Amino acid sequence: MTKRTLTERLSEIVGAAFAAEGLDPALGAVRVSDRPDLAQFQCNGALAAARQAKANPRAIAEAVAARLREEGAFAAVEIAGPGFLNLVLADARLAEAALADGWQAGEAEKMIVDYGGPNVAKPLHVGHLRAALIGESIKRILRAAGHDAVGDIHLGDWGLQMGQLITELERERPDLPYWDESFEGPYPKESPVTVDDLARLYPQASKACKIEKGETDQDKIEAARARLGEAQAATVALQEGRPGYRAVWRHFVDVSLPVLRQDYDELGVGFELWRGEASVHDRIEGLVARLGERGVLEDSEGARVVTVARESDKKEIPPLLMIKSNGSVGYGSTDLATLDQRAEEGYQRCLYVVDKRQGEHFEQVFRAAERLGLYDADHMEFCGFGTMNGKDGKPFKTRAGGVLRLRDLIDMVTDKARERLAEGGVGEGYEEDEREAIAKLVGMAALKFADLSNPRTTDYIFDLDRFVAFEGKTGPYLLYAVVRIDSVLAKAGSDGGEAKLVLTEPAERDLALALANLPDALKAAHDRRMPHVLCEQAYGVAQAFSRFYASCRIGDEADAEKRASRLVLSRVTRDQLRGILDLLGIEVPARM
RNA sequence: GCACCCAUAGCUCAGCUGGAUAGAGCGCUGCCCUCCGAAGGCAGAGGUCUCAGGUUCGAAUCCUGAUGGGUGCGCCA
Repeated sequence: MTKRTLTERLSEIVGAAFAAEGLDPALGAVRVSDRPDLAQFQCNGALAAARQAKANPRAIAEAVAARLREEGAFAAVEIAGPGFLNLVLADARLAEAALADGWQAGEAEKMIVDYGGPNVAKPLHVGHLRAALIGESIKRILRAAGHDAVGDIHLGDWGLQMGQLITELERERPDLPYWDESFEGPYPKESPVTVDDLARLYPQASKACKIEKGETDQDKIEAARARLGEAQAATVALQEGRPGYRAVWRHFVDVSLPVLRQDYDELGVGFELWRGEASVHDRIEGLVARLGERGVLEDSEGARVVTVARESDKKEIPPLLMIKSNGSVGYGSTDLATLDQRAEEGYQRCLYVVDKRQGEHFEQVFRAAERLGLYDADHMEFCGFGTMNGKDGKPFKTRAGGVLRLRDLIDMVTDKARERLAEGGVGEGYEEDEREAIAKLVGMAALKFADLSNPRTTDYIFDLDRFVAFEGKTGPYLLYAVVRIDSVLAKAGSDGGEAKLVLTEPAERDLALALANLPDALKAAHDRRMPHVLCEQAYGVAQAFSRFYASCRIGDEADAEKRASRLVLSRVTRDQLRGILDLLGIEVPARM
C-alpha cells in the first residue's frame, strides 16, 4: 500500500529538477504520455516556466533534462517540439511500480454513504440500479482507501406515499380494523397486504391523486384534488401517531423489507444500516426547537421553513420546508434530521449518491445543516448521477410502456448469458448448477460494468443489446481475462512466486506500465467519487494483458528466468483485475 | 420566465489542472487458432470536436454570443 501514486513520485523527482533551476517545483507535474509511441510519461512544465520567466522553453527543458539524466530514475529523457519533456522509466523502476498493490488516502475518516432510497411501496426497478451500483462501488473505494465507510439504505417510508397507500387500502378494504378510531386493538399480527398488493395499490393511488397535464374536466380535477387531500390528511395522522395507521404502516414496512433485502442481495449490494425516513421522525421536534433558538426558523404561508437563500445566489433557492402547513413533515425535514443524527453519531462526512435532479433539494438541506452547525459545506457531498434513458433519449420504459423491474432485468441478462455460454460451448463438462451460477455472474458483470463504465454524472442510454454484448469493453471480457490467467497459471503449475520481473518485450513493458497506473486510478476514483475511472483502468490492463498474451509465451517459455517473470506478471495482472472488479462489486467465477 | 447541464467518428461514449498526430468500444474491410482459453490479437477506413467571435506562443478544453437538446424551479420523493 502506498500513499503516493507513481505520477506523484515522478512529479516530485522532476519538480526537484525544476526547483534546482530556481523554478517552481509545481512545474514538474508528470503525467502519462499521450504519445505512447514517444514516451511513457511527459512533463510540459518547461513551457509554462518559459512564460513565467520569459525565457526560452527549450533551454529550460534542456537544463531540467540534464539534471534528470543524472537522477537515475529514467532510462531516457528527451525533449521534443517546443519543450516537451518525454520520459521513459528505467526498467527496474517500472518493474517495481508494476507491483504496487493499492493506495491509501492521507487521512482516514468515518463516513456514511447514502445510496438506497427505495420506496417501501414499490419494487426495485431499473431506476434504482444506478444508485445501488454506484453507491456500493464508492463505498468499497472509500474503504479500500482506508476510510471507515458504511452504507445506509435510507428507505422512503414516511412521506405522502404512505398516506396514499393507507387511503388506497382503506378504500379497497374498509372492513379492516385499522381505520376505526375507536378500535382498541390489538391489531392483527398478519399483514393485510402482500408486496404484490403494495405494488398494485401504490400506482393506483398515485394516479388517482394526480391531475393529468392538460386536463380540462373540472370534475376530474376536483376528484384528484380531493383524493390527494385525503392522502395528505392520512399522512399527517400517521405522523401524529394514529394507532391504526401506525399499525398498518408497520405491516407495509415489514412485508417490504425481506423483498428489498433479497433484491439488493441479488445485486450484491449490501447496506450496513437499514434506516428509513421514519426512524428520525422523533428528532424533528427537537430539531425545530433548535432551529427556532438559532433564529433561522420562519413562518411562511402557514408552514415553518428555514431560509437558505444567499445574496450571491444566481437563481432563487427556495427555503427548506420543515413543517408543512398541514402539520406534516416531508423529506426536507427527515433529510435534515438524518444529518443531525449522523453528526451526533460521529460521522465526519456524508455522501449522497442520488439522482442528480435532486441536487437543488440537497443544496437546501446542506445549507440548512450548515446554518444549524451540523456540518461544514465540504463535509456533505452530493454525488449526483445521471438518468438512464431509453434508446429514444427519454426515460427508460419497457416495450409495454411500464417500468422494468430490476428482477426482470436481471433475468434478461442472465438468460442472454446462459445463451452465450451454450453457444460457445463453455462449461460443457460442468454440472448444471455451476453453469447456472456462471451465467448469473456473467450477466451481472455485463450489467454492472455497462452501468459503471459511464461517468457517474452523465445520462446514458440503456440499450439492452449493448448490455448483453460480451465483446469489447464489457464485464464479461474482464471476467474472461481473469479466468484465462487463472487457467494459464494452473496449467503452468506456478504463479512465479518471488521471481524477479525482467522486462524485455515491448508488450511486457506496456503491461507493466498499465499495471503501474493502479494507484493513480484508485486515487482519481476516490478523489472524484468516480468508479468509471476504475473501469478504464481494468479494461486497459486487460487489453495490455491480451496483447502480452498474444505476443509472449508464458507457461511454456523455454528461458527459465523469462518464464518465471512472465508468470509473476500474469499473477499480478490477475490480482489487480480481481481487486478492481471487487471494488466495482463484480464477482468473478472460478472458471467459465 | 429564471437557473443549471450537455453538444466529440455511422452508433454509444472517454478526454483530469489549456499543450505534440483528439482516443475507446460497437459496426464496417482484411488478416491470425498443428502453439498456454479466439468472449482474443493484428492491420485499415471513418473527425472543419454544433456554429460564430475572443483570450493565448498553443483551445475539444477558458470567455462571450447563437443554435439545438436535457433538467430543475416551496407544501411529491
